[in-house]
Amino acid sequence: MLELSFLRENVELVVERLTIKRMDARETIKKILDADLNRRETQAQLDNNLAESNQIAREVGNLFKEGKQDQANELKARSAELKIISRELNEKLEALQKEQNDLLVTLPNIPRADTPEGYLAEHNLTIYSEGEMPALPENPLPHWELTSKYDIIDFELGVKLTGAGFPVYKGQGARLQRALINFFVNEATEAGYLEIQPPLMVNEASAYATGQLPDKDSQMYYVGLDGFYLIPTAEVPVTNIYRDLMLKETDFPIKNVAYSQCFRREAGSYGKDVRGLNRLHQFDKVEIVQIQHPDNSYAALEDMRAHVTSLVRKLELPFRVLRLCGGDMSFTSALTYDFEVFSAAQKRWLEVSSVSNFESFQANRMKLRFKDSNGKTRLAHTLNGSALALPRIVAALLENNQTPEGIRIPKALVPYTGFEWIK
RNA sequence: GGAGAGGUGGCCGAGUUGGUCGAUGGCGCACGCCUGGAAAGUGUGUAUACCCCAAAAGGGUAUCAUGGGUUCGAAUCCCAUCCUCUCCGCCA
Repeated sequence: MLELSFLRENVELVVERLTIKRMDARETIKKILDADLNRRETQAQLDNNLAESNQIAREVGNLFKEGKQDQANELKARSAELKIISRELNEKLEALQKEQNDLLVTLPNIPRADTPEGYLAEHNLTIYSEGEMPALPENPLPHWELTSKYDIIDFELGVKLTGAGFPVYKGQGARLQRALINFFVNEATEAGYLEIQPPLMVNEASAYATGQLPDKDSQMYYVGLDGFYLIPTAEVPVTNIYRDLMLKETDFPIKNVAYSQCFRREAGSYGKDVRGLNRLHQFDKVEIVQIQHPDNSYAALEDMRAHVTSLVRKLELPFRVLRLCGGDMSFTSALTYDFEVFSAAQKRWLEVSSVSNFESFQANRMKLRFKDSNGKTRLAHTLNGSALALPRIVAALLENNQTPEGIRIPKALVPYTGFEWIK
């Protein structure tokens, strides 16, 4: 969430920037600042009351020691009064804090000033593209037909075991999954990321800190008996490693990579977009996370973008990089690049990575701070990106590389798959 | 899952017949003295959040796992929750 102190001093800036995310925040901000003013006043009153109570308690103690029971009892009466007042003030304070906080968490992160305007996918700015459109054989098959033709991914079987969106990978399909995971994790490790294997379930505090709660709880699977959430991305547990930490400036940069299965309910999704591997409830993803000094976070973002670029390039997939427009950016992001690969048989661009700088938005919520060189406490910046999400990569690989002889595996992957062709 | 013990500041560790305890002490860390330099020794300092103050200085409040309760007053008493350890059971 946004920092209150920043909001106080930059109302116009915040209002203006949030219009890029198509939000009129003026009313909300006014309410927040009103509550804030009220809160501070209440806090001061409460503190004064408690100070007097503490003073009385000390005096009562001394009077008892001196054996002056009568005087002590007089003071007790005053103390009782103060207690009632303090209780009321405290209730008021908590209500104001809640009001303020509830409003504050509804404000999205402010996007960078140069964020493209717009709210539709076509308003996103294509800032880079690379690779040639593959020459497909006659009557190319979409991946959901290729998977059954070669018996490598079984969607029907997944329905039997669990439900739609939980495919079963078999034989060369399973091996391809494992190969991609190892390839991605190795590439990241070589780029200086520390490998992490996180829990696949997190508690409420973790889900809140990275912003899945309170507004996106319907997108997560919930294990009610224990109060856990299945992670929608490794970003959640990995970023939460740093929750409530006070870092030293010398701890930067922190670079982590994690492979995890991801679980998403995808409530409200249907139709063509969800066909085959395009949208699943359970899928594999390798995620990179960086915790950075604020001065370096945008350099880190470019670094991550370069890393993802090298991955798609090595997989020989035609891809493009989009700078997301305000309306298409996530709630928590200040700047997001999306990577899309072209899946030739579907003739569609598929999003395979989203690389974002959250600046201090997540850090504020999770109290991730550091001491700067002046000894001042400041919020760190958090960033993350997919590197990469598997299913759509697999979809594009299968469709683009199909030949009458089978499906060709890109060179970079062969050491990991152990085969050059899916047949 | 059953029985027992326990959760104190960056770490270790006092304090649990309630009373200036945000908390003795040690380690670590920072700065200074000592030294040619270092070690040892020695001195000072060393939590976080919020509020008051234009700011600094200074002051107030809260925090001894978390949340509630008793009391004029709680790290210390009571209740609930979470977590850790030991033993037993179960188990990849």
